[in-house]
Formats: sequence, structure tokens, C-alpha cells
Amino acid sequence: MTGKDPQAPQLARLAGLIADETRAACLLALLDGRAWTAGELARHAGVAASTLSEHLGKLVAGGLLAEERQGRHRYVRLADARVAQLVEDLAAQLGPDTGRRPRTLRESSAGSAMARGRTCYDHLAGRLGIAITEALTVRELLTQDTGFALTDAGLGWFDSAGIALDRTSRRPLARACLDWTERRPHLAGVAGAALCRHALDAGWCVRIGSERAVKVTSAGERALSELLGIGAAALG
Amino acid sequence: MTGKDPQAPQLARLAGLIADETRAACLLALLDGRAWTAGELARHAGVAASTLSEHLGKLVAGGLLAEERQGRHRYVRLADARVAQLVEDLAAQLGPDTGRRPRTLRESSAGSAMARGRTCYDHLAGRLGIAITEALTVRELLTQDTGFALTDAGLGWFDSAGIALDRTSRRPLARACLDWTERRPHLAGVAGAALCRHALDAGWCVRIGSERAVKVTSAGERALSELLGIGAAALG
DNA sequence: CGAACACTTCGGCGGCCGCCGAACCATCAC
DNA sequence: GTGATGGTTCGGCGGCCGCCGAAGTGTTCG
Repeated sequence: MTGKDPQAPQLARLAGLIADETRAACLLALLDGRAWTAGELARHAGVAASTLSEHLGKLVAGGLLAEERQGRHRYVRLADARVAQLVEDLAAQLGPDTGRRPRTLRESSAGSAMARGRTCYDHLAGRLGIAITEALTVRELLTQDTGFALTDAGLGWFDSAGIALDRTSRRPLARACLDWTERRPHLAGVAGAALCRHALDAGWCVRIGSERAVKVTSAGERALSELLGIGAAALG
Repeated sequence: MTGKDPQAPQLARLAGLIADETRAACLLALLDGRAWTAGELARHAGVAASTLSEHLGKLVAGGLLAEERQGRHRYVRLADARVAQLVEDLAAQLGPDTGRRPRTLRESSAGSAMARGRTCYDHLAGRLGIAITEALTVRELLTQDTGFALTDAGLGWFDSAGIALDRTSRRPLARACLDWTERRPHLAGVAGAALCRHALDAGWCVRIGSERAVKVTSAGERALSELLGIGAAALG
């Protein structure tokens, strides 16, 4: 009676890819949606280059990462949005700051910058992401009470804001992503990605530091206030 | 510069709980939403009782399982719907039948019963779950093109069918859950759970075997046809 | 061309962890 | 009470896996 579920070994293997502190650190770092070189990740994780090389091999073989070789560099990024979502979901399961408290001033300010606004793979998160999601909901451009979807008015809003949405993608147009600093859902999916890309392209916000944190510019404050009625207070 | 993300160790620990074949088999078995005894799980996984006891200890300590002691039995079930979703998401990432092919007739027919209809923690999946989700969508009770949410008409349908929806829960009313046999989303969340419970209570379907598979009764066929226009063909 | 650099491969070391059986403890049946 | 059953604890064994440094491959730069 060892009728063990046939997908158990594979589930274990998949989880095993994430079940290593160094690989987990890589995946979290790659949640910024960009491609990192092997060396950058090795320094980030505080481990020898040779060690990290083996980790990348496993993650790529397991389908979690996509690689792109350029000259003597090996660039690596999350394979697709599904993998990003998976890592986010796992991280969200942990709950907010169950981690250690920041020890240094530098860490603390980096933490608060992340809490203020950051990218979550390809969309916006943190107080910035929440403020936008909230504003969309209040204006009935997004409905959250019977699920999570854009309204017809919401489609119109994106259109009039000049943000194109790819409606042919198999990826959901709007999806809720649980924010691990705010404990509330923010907008992800095709619409979330398009909005984030537009915000960066139009200079509404800029990346700060080398990680995921972003900062709203003064042009961004004007645009958010004008288009969604978001006041500076909500972005504090 | 070992500025490793502070949540990396925890992410690794969480994944590590799932990254064992025996524990993975337990979690998959518990996806039927019911409580199993330690002994049942040990036999299911094909491992000594002492070994399984240790596994359960870890899963409970890690918050993935909830336990309930009754007399000399230790009943254990998934801690909540979030954990179930997490396991489902991980399993969905694997893709359909990447596992081995069934070897015996018994396995094969069990597999097709599972493909025809099954529970996915607390909602319906398989061709049955897809047929229902599809019918709800065609009748514009559920919208999938701008996200995933019940429409106003959908709320009315649940009401007139006598299926109460708890709108006070923090859990989303409607949520998409990727079906790993059909590769398409089916209805989960509060509405999915209420529908599944009603289907079992009203005798629309009954559990078969000791696992997740369910079978539509003739009363169920009538009800589904009447309420949602689902023909027997869709349930093949 | 040679030096610096990014990455990979390979041995080898050490620790962690899943497994079992045996002993133990609790509950239930008689 | 005695015996059977479900579960837990404990040692101890074995394998897996992450780590490193050293040596090797390919690329870029002067």
C-alpha cells in the first residue's frame, strides 16, 4: 500500500530548489525582474563564485531561471511571471517582518525605502502599489469585493491614460498579489505590469539603489494626483 | 557585502518543509481537505510510523498543518485555505502529468476518475470543476476576461440557488485556481467552497474511494443541467 | 601576445536529515 | 487487571548536498 501520489517526488524536487538559503536569496533578489550576473549574485549571497555557479545550474535546469550568456558574463533572470508569482506567494506565506529587526541605520533606511515603494517582479508594490490599487478601487476602476477584476470603466481609464494592455496574453489581465509589507493585495497581472512599465518610462518613479526600491518623482506625484487623486500623504 | 535578503532563511525553511518526498506526499493527500490520522498517512506514504511522526511534528511546527488529538489518534489536516492554495500552486507549476504513466489498470481508472471530478481542498476541480466554471462564465455570472470575479448576476445566481456566501470573510469571494489536469482555471475562494459544500450536501456528487475523486449523481446531473445548462457530455 | 577577469569543473570535507527498529507511553477492549 | 493498538522518543546508520579552494576554459582588454 505504498500508493504514494505520483507527483510527490516532483513536488519535493521543486520545493527543494527553493529550500536552500543561498538559492532562496537569489530568487528573492531576482524578484526585481532584472537580469543579474552570476558574480553579482555570488557577492549578494556572500558565497564563493564556484558555489553559486552550481546553484544557478540547478535553478536553470529546474526551469525556475532563464539564462542568457553574453561574452564572459552569464546573465540570469526569473523564467517567467509564474515563477515570480510562486516565489511571491511563498514569501507572503511567511507574513510580514517575521525576520530579524534591522541592526544598522543603513539597513533600516533601505527597509523603509522598500516599504515605501518597490517593484514586485514586474509591477509596483509597497505603499505606492497599495495606494494605486486603493485609488483604482475607490474610483470603481477595479473591483475587489466579488473577486479581483478591472471594470469597464477601468479598461477605459487605462486607455485614456495611454497605457496599452495586451489582451491576447494568456496571463490574467488583473490579479491580486499579496503585499508582504502592507498585508493587503495590490494590482498584478498584465495591467499591473503595464502600469509599472509606464510609471518607469514616464518618469513617475525611478529605481533607487541597486535593488527593488523605487521612489516617486515630483512629476510622478503630479500625475498620480491628477489621474487617480492620490495625495502625497498616501505615499508617506 | 553579504547583504542577503533577511527573509531568505525563512523562505528556505518553508520550502524545506515541502522539499521531502514523504512530506510532499502527505500534503498532497491532505489536499482532499479532510483530516487524516498519522497511521493512515504512514501507510499512504509507505514509511514507518515513527518516521511519519517526526514529519508531522515538523509540518505542524511550521504552521502548514493543524492537529487535533482524539483519544489515541492524532488527526491532522491542512492549516487553512492559504496552505492548500500554496500546495496547489506548487503542484500546478509542475504542469500536467509530467509524472510517470500509470502502470496498472487500477491506477489508470483511479486517474481518470480524478480527471473527471475531484475536490481541490474545499472546491471542485477536474472536468467537473471546469464545466461549472465554464458554464458560469458563458452565462456571464463570472467574468474572466478582465480578472476573475463574480458579476452582480452571479451573486444573484448563488442567492437564488440557495447557496449562502460569507461576504465578511477576509478570503476572496472568487479566485482562480489552476487545474492541473485541465490546464485551465476553475472557481475557488469562498464561492468555490460554498458551491462544493452545497454540491456534496445536496447529493449532486459523492466522494468515491478514499481519496479526492468525486462522482456526479443522476440528481446532480439534473441540477447542473437545470441551473447551469451543463450537459452530460461536458462531464464525460 | 599576455594579463586580468568571469565563470565552471572537480575533489574532498563536513554537516544535516530522513530512515529504521526498539523501547516507551497512552488509550481502548475485554 | 491483561493485551492489543496508535503514537512518540531515542540512537545510530547512511546518504545527500552545500561549501570551499585549486585548477581549467573561454573572453576581453591593453
